[in-house]
Amino acid sequence: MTTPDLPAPSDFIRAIVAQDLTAGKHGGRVVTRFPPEPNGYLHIGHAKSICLNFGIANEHHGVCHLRYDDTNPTTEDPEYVQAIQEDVRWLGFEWGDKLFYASDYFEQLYLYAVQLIKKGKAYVDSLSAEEIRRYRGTLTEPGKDSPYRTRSVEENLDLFRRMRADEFEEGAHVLRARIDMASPNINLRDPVLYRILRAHHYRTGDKWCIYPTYDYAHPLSDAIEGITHSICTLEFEDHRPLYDWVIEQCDTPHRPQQIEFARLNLSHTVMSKRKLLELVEKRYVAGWDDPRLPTLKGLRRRGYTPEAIRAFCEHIGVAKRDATIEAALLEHFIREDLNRRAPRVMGVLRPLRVVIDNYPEGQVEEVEAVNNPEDPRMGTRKVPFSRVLYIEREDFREDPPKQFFRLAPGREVRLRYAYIIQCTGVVKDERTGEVVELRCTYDPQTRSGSAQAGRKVKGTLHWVSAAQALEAEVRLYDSLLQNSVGGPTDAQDFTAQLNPHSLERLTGCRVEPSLAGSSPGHRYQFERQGYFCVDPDSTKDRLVFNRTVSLKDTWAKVEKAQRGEESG
RNA sequence: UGGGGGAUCGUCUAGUGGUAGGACGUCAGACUCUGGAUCUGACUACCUAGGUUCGAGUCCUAGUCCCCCAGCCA
Repeated sequence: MTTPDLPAPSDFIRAIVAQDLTAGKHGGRVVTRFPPEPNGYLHIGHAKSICLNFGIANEHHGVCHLRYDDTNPTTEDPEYVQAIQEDVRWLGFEWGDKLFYASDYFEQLYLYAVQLIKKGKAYVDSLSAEEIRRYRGTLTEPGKDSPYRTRSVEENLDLFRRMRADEFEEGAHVLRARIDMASPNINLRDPVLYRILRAHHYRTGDKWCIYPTYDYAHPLSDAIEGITHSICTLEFEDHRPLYDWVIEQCDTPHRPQQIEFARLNLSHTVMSKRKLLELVEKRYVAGWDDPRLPTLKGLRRRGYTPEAIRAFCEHIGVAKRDATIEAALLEHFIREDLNRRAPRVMGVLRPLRVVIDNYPEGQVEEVEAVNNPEDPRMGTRKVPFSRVLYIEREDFREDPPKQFFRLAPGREVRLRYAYIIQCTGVVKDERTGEVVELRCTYDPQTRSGSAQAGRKVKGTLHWVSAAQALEAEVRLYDSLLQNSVGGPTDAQDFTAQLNPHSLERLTGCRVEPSLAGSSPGHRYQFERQGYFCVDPDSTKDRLVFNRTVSLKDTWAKVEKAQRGEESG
């Protein structure tokens, strides 16, 4: 985590904070907040905001509040409240006792509203929703005053009190700010401050039937908590005059400053709550923690580490221009992290049986394997080797193309940490012609670590000993969307862009016996393949792995280029 | 000719009048018992047009393009 006084990432928001500090603007305090609405799970876009808000606070020995923006009970759910806290903690941030809810301020907010009415700055409007929309005007035409705009303070007070007292139907009245129906900024055309919602609130129960809107509750919540810098995304930029209006008119003791930055867009995935919800509800994915989703829960299940996500968030920067980060950048950070930390292991995804004809039947020897060449402290382990093995089906070609350094009839390769073998025969299924087994011989002189082991071969393969191998299921993931799009303006039916091959389940995979008993959440590098994470679906008898990300695959590039030449 | 924002390598991002830098990516090579990692090298950018200036990505003028806003959502 960011340590105070170390050189921090620099961006325009941090520059503003630093300037404010120098100017003594908030008495030297820095208080930020992360204000999620509990109506969905957190995703990596939220992670950017979390890292920003908590990061800035930490850098200045300040605090960052976790505050739920729970002003709309019709869409919010306590399920999300719990999940959000878990996710923020998992990401590595602590809010101490600074856990708040906008609903904690409902009474204060109501009192402020009464003051606004008394000042003539708010009124009860009895137009229908549809009428309000029509009276609002358009982007190019000014709005018209509601006929109720001129109600007396007394009448407004009475009506507002009775709204609270549950005397009206939903939609009968709203409380609106009296600002300017002709403002070129539509947000200033008498925005709604309170609406009647006869909904049960998960925290305040049935105490309230009127609820404040975001535009009213948010600035006041910030002010009440003494937030100094209220950081939000760009779409709220033209709400800032309203934010400031509310603070000004309510004459709060603190004057927080709203600053906007560009939200995170990631290629090949979706980030909007609406779309994520749709994917979950319509069962395009298995749930909020589906490893294909950019939700924090999904990324965690996929095998992403909080460290990698934080490193990603720190490196993408903070600016005001719309940007879409390539998914490859996120992958870079998880590879970088896991390369350092993940123990190596051998696992065969699509097994091809290999019999070493000149290896003694029934013999098993143990070869020593390095757990992590990047970190000698992680030690070594023993891996059983015997006459019958499995190698990766794609590591054998009967008719090898150029540059194919792996096994083929007559060819030699090294088995990682073991012997050099030569392919002497190919056994095929008589009916299908499919290669079902390889016959090989080994060179006893070439065992890894032995004096004569120095002979060079072009390829090294991973393998498992058939008798000792554990059977496993492996889930391979590809991007959620086929195209890189995913921006906020793409087609309404984004589901047409879903990648039909985003999930591939492999059963009958074989992994080395050292993996026995590995528990969910453990991460490994399967040598030559990628990083894998034990899934909670694992049972005592059968491990399930999620592929977090593949290793970079130079051969795949070479082969693709070769194909391109052929067809071109 | 409504308002608010924004334009720098393929993608992000620095640069606030003085050599356009970094990361990812891509390509080429070295090394390698992971075609991983690592290490070299290369690649490609200031939206346009004028102007100010010894000097402009930065300042000025005029354009162009992109994003956001007409919820009793946030």
